[in-house]
Amino acid sequence: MSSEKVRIIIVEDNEPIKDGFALIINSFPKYYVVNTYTSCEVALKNLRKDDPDIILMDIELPGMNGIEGIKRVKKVSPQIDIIVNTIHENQEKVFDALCAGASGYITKSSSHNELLNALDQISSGGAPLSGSIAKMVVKSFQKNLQSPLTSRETEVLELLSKGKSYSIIADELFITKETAKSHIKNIYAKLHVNSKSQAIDKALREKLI
Amino acid sequence: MSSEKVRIIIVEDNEPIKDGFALIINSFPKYYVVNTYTSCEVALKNLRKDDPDIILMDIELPGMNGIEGIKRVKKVSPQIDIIVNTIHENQEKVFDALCAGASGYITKSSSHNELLNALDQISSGGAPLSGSIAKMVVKSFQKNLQSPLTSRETEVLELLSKGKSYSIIADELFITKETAKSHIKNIYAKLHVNSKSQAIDKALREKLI
DNA sequence: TTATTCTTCACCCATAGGGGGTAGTTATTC
DNA sequence: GAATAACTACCCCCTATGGGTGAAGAATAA
Repeated sequence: MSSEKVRIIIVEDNEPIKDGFALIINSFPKYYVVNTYTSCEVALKNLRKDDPDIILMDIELPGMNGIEGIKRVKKVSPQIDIIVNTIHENQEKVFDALCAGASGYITKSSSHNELLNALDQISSGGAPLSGSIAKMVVKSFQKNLQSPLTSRETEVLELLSKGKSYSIIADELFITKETAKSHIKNIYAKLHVNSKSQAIDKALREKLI
Repeated sequence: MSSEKVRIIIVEDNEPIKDGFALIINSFPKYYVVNTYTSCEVALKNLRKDDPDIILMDIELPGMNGIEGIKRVKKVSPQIDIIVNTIHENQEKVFDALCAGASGYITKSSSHNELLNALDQISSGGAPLSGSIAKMVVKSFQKNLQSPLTSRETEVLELLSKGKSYSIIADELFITKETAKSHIKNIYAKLHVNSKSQAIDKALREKLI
């Protein structure tokens, strides 16, 4: 364990909040706020020089938004952990941020204690997520229980999604190729699509498989 | 806010652990352990009668395993929240459990405090996840940065995955159908597949798109 | 009992998709 | 200056896929 402090930068356009965070974090001996910025552009410019371990990032920013900022940071320095700190709780923003490479996502309603807790979690190899965000994330794994498809059709669709051909599917389900085709036609009709990949796309999006 | 206690059942084959949990939980006025079981089969049989709000479930069980147990419970009573409590930290088990319908996943190394914390989180609409599990889950959203594909190929593959045909892809990228085909051939070669859906399947699994 | 849904199978027809090549241009790297 | 990689484009050939239509036995609902 190095005695070096954990280097942090803050990107947040609301100055009082930004400076408040910095003060709080700096009051702990383990952490050191190297710099604070009000835009991604400037933060990115100084990234090498600042050499942070963790970035505390807002999403709604003037100029480049946080999502794009995350992508750029991860592209040049994938080892940096980015914690999103925002008021936005909508699903799209959350998933976009995580897909872009965020290591955690906490809401601004979080107490100062939670903020510090998030830093500790990152440092110990975890991934800080606020309650409602964690719920959203966990829910994204779960299947849609009210599928329009029959169980047989779902079975066929699952095989389709694994890249199996009509004949392979037929073999695996002990039916003829024509029957497999029938099921697939019915699936397409129910999902309003007309090709394998469209069906797979829709099935994954709507968590039917 | 109802003054009713939160009803909990525990499914755990290690009797001392099971009884230990029950004792701890019952020591809090907010919670009430209705029943404890050492197998899913018996727990399922008494599910209606016990009418729990939360199930604390082990994964490695004699007879029916926890994953299957989760599926059965969610099928008959989707409103019940299931917290997995296990020593297993391997990715597959974690994702299987979440896909099956678990609302949380904590490891047995968790302290009693964390166990109670998990119950509180569920009660307040969150999703309790141990640090390493949260990390795993968040990571599952992130793209693989070392893709064997070129940026153009990735672009093509993304359109493929959305169910677009060769001609549509060609149009959207302002290239000929034959060029699109060339890219796709190269993608197939690099991914060692030979059809759209196999490519999509592999791309999603390996987070190339 | 009748009606409906699910599952199974079949035949025709057209085309999108996939396997095999070849090759020019530009950019980058060595 | 040569070699490599990326992007572009074209050819031939053939099968897998998808649309249309019809139908029979089993199971389930009304």
